[in-house]
Amino acid sequence: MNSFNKTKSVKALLEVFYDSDEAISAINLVKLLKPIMNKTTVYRILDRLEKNKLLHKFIGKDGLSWYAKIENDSISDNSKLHPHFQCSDCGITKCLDQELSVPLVPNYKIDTAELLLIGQCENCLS
Amino acid sequence: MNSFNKTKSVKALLEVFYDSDEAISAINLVKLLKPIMNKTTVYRILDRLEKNKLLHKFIGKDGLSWYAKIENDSISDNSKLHPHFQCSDCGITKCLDQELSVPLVPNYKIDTAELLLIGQCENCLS
DNA sequence: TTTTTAACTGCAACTTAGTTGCAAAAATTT
DNA sequence: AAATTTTTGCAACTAAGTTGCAGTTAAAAA
Repeated sequence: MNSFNKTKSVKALLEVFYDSDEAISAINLVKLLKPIMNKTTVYRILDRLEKNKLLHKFIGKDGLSWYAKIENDSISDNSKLHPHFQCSDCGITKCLDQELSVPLVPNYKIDTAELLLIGQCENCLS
Repeated sequence: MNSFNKTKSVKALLEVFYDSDEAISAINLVKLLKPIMNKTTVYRILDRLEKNKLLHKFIGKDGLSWYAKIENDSISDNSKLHPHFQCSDCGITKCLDQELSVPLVPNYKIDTAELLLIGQCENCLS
């Protein structure tokens, strides 16, 4: 399908995501993949995967980059407009299912919206 | 009222905000105030002003810190839950008036929410 | 299959937002 | 005035992310 997803590095990176359903920060990916690839490579592959809509990127509460896979079960790529959740205790970060309704702003054209919810996850509550 | 807002530095910093209604990035504040105060001081005052609810902080689409004043015309400090808008053309960043409704997430406790809208402002559209 | 070209990767060095430690200076308290 | 607390400047640091370049791998053309 896409040429880039044939290389070993890309496969290794994608595997990290297909192991879990959570979002992963770029720095964490760099750490995880350090034994098999360079930090620069990680960032470059992330860029490509984002452009090719296999991953989507968002900014966490701390200003760091996070990535999560795009499920393309539904129609093409408009599955991207959903909220993200970040647990202030354990740091777990994930995409939430619910559709995000973008508020209309008079005289402005809104292209995209990012909703970040911060709180405590199931685990940390109990 | 608060002890910190008496110093020259704090006054100078707040003046930047009370000149305009827009949000200002930390780096821009550092630039603007460079003639009269140190970068470290800017960051420290920003922290204090945030803790004391005179300014609020949010993260822009680029992962940078932005600050905007908190209007305390209304009741205390719960005026903070509003969307932020960032123009992808000119970079202008501001708080929007509309109240932000925090979606409920089953089994999660949501403490706070950040909605960032990205698009084009009035000016850049015409 | 060989040659040519294009895409990918590693490394080191860089950029930049933000932080930290410490000492000096102000401002407050006693 | 003396003692204590708070604020500030400076320089050095940290860490996320980027860039340039050379080497390697893969794909396309011959």
